[in-house]
Amino acid sequence: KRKRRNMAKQVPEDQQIFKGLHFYFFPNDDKNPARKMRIAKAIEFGAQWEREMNKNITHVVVDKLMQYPTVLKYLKMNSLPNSVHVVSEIYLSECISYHALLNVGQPQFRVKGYVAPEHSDDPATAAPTFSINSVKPLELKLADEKIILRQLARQEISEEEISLESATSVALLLQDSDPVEDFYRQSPVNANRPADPQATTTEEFDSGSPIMDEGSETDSAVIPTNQPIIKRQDIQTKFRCMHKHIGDQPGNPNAAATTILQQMADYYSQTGDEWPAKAYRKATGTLSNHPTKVWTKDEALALPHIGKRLAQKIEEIAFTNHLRRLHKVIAEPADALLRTFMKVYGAGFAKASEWVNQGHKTLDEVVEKAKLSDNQRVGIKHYADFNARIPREEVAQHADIIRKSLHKIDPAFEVIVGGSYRRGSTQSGDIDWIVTCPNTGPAHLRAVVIDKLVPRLTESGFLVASFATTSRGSESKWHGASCLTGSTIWRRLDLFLVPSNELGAALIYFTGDTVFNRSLRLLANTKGLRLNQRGLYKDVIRGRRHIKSSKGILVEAKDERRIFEILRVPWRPPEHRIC
DNA sequence: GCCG
DNA sequence: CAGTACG
DNA sequence: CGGCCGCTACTG
Repeated sequence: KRKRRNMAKQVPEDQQIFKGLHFYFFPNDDKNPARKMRIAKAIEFGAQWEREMNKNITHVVVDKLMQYPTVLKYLKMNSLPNSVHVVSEIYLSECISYHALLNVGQPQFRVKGYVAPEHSDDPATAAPTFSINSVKPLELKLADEKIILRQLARQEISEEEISLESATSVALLLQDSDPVEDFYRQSPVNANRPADPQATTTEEFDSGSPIMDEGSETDSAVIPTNQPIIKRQDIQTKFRCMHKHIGDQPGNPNAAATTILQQMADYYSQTGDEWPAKAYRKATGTLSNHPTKVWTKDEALALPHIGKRLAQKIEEIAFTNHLRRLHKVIAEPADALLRTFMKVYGAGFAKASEWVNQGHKTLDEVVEKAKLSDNQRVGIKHYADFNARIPREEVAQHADIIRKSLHKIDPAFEVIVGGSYRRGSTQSGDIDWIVTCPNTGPAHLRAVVIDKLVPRLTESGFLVASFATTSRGSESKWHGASCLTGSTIWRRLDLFLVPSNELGAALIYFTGDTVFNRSLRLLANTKGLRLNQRGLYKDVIRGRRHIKSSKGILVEAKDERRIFEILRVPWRPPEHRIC
């Protein structure tokens, strides 16, 4: 094995689609930034960059605007050997996008003025990997699938999961499938809404394609036969709740991008621009779940919730490991203060901005000079406490205290720890409870928990603050803080009182995570259903302002799994809902 | 920010 | 009502 | 362009 001269980083060997290939670029320097990036990419995917024309060269990669005669003229040659493939720069990015060597003969890779030799390639000099040139894109995609699966295997995903994923995706590939049609046909309550004929056309499918968005047929890198691949992105798969998510993995290949995009989200959040922030978080979620490293913007563009602008940023991060815009933006010190203030319980963007604008520089100063609500005062006093993480063991300790106290009042009552604890986190930001009891309505729940349990635990010194108590009507929750005896650290504690017939919907809500819940609710919407913490409803009439509106008809509330089934979302245990 |  | 909070 | 979760719930 020869040592590589260049120290540029490379992707894992099984992803090096250009391994064994020798590229000559035209122009053959890295003075142009775009070309520099292309060369870097090529090398990272295993290619050798030849500085001079020589007989090892397998490919001449020509800039888009250059014509073949120019190349020959520069090289002072009449023609290139038949064994050398002359391709447009588009070839590289497309190969990288598909994780495979594509057929060099495809028209979109052609260099102006170049006529490819008619299959007179000398097999002896052609790179061995070129046998793949003859396969159709569908098979290429399957090869790609294997790469992904190998990767999954390395990441120690259970074999069951692999075969599942493999089976599904292959099945989806092979059938000229009709997931969208299924989507409408199988929807239990959609009969009243005629299926949109457009939704079943290929146009609809193709809207997810990075290529079609770009317009012109001549310069776009459309591979006409790859449509079935793109179809794979049916509508429902775009919902995050449709996929297993176990959070950021240690070896996440897109760690750099997710970290940076998350910071961008934080930045927008601090600016008060919630929608861009949400968009960034969605994209971050997509990336953190993607099994392979995303290098190019085309590749990124194909992923859900990643558009042109984010794709560009992702490419920049992939090749430079940082984002210039972030550094530019994060350097502003005003944001640091705003961020500090916004982490006060009871203060949001508006209040935090107000404090900043009043010229307060520290939390102490805010306490002294600003007018505060009771909650905000406690929020500042226990700022450090409430922003600290809670070890899983401590969550369990708090659980015991509440459970014991509750059972003294009524042994039939049940306590379920929700939130990140139920999702299996080793530490939590707060402690979330569901209190329920068989055959018990909201009134009795409230009587027991709010009128008896909370006062008792407050008296015993376990509950130390109350931020929000359910007041009227059916809904019931209590937000406050607790503190273990012997400790001085206050913990945020939420109680959620749930009638037993709403337990399923409540479990979904209180287990989260946030992104998962919103995704699930959004999916429900597309099926004409509505999901909230109390149940799944159909025939909900969206009220126009103050006009009467129907709450809808309850479809399911009691059974968590049933709600998944009705929405046709594969069952996700809590630990797979970390989006 | 993305998506329809 | 706006603001803030919950997952 | 407008929607982006909840006819969420609670506070002041």
